[in-house]
Amino acid sequence: MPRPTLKQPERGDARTRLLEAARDVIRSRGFSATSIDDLCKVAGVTKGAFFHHFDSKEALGVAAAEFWSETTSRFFAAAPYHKLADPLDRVLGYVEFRKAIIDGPPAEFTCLVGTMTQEVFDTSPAIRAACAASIFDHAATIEADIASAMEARQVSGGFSAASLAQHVQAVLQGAFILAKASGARQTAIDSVDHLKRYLILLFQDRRPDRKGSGND
Amino acid sequence: MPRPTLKQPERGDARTRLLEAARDVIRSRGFSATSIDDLCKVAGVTKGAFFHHFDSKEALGVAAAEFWSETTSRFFAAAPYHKLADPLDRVLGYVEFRKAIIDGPPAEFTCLVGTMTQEVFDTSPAIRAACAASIFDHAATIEADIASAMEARQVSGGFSAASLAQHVQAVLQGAFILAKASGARQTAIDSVDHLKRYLILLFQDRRPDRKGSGND
DNA sequence: ACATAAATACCAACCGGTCGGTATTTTGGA
DNA sequence: TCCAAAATACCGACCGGTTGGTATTTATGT
Repeated sequence: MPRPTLKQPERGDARTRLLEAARDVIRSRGFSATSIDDLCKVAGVTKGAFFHHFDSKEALGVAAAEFWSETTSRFFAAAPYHKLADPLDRVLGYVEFRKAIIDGPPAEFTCLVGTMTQEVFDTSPAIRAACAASIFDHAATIEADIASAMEARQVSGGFSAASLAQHVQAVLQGAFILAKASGARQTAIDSVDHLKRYLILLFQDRRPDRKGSGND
Repeated sequence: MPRPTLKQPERGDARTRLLEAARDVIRSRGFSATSIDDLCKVAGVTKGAFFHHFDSKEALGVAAAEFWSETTSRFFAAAPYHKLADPLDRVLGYVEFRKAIIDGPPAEFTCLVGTMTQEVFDTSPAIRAACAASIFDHAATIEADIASAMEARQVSGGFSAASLAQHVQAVLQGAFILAKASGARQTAIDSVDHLKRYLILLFQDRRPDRKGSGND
């Protein structure tokens, strides 16, 4: 059903191109500073096409968050750490994977929905909800492994698997902010290393036969 | 030298009122979505007054980050945790203090410079630098205590005191994002609890006489 | 032919920033 | 001590460009 644009017919339909443009431009400049004209220019599409696919800029924001959710969940589902037998190894594998994909400039490794949340949490309930769903649904994908690891090692220090899964996301989001501030992705990597060390200490505590100090 | 405004002469000079307005409005709506007219309206000041004190909106952003740095550093310098004798207790006291001030709606407990960083890191080098200085200078205020605690307990797991101090800030920034997304400040508090647990595990590891599991 | 998709032309509100001018305070010479 | 002049603080109308959004027309696949 989608028809290629006149100007750049080889790059897929207008809606997808606009969502990809939104993902890239908003991660660099933020949601408010990104104009619809900017997105149309980057996507190689006219304004008429934009408003054919999206009722408003806010609707584009919601769709961009959903698009982000879909593409990232496919991306993480295909990652290799899922093959590991031990639930704890899968959790640590997830963290290692997150660390490995911190590459290039901040606009390329940081989180679209984290950025949008900061801007619109108090002004756009729809976008806020879509971003929250993206973040917490993603956190939920490692919750089962955390719960299994906690059960296997009888770790129960007064916190839930869900809260630890969400803490992992919090560290990542915070690491992105510090990397944007410093301009150095190593700042983010260092923080993820601390997160990994925390997880190892948390579970190692109940499993003396595990070695490894938390450093690579 | 500053003169009270005609309209609201009781609330101090125009520059300070504009900086306070910037702090409050930007934390709620973000930097880009905040117009100069918005700030003038909230501050009870005219546009002429704004451009008398600030060359541009970007200059206001830089000044707001510096204002934030000054006011928060005074605020933390006056906090009670500095009186504790043990460096580790001061570090944990800092984290407890951060936890305690997570109160009210997100716009009131979250970080101005963290929010601005997300928006302008790639478009305004001046604001980015001012935000970075605010974040990393604040991190440096707990670095000495972390270093002392590490030395006293001979903790040296392949990380620096600076990186741990910065990790603490990363967790806080990330916790704020998740609180904005969920709308529940408990989300942030849970993450700070995990941070506290990490610190205790990290140092307890080398000091068996210390009890406490990381829960309150 | 008919619905969908995209292009073009356009608009009113708003944006950051400028400008000419006024009110108040500070300064310094006689 | 008094006065003028200069510096500071503030005011509000205005400007050109941009913004999100609309209306209308044209093209395309089935």
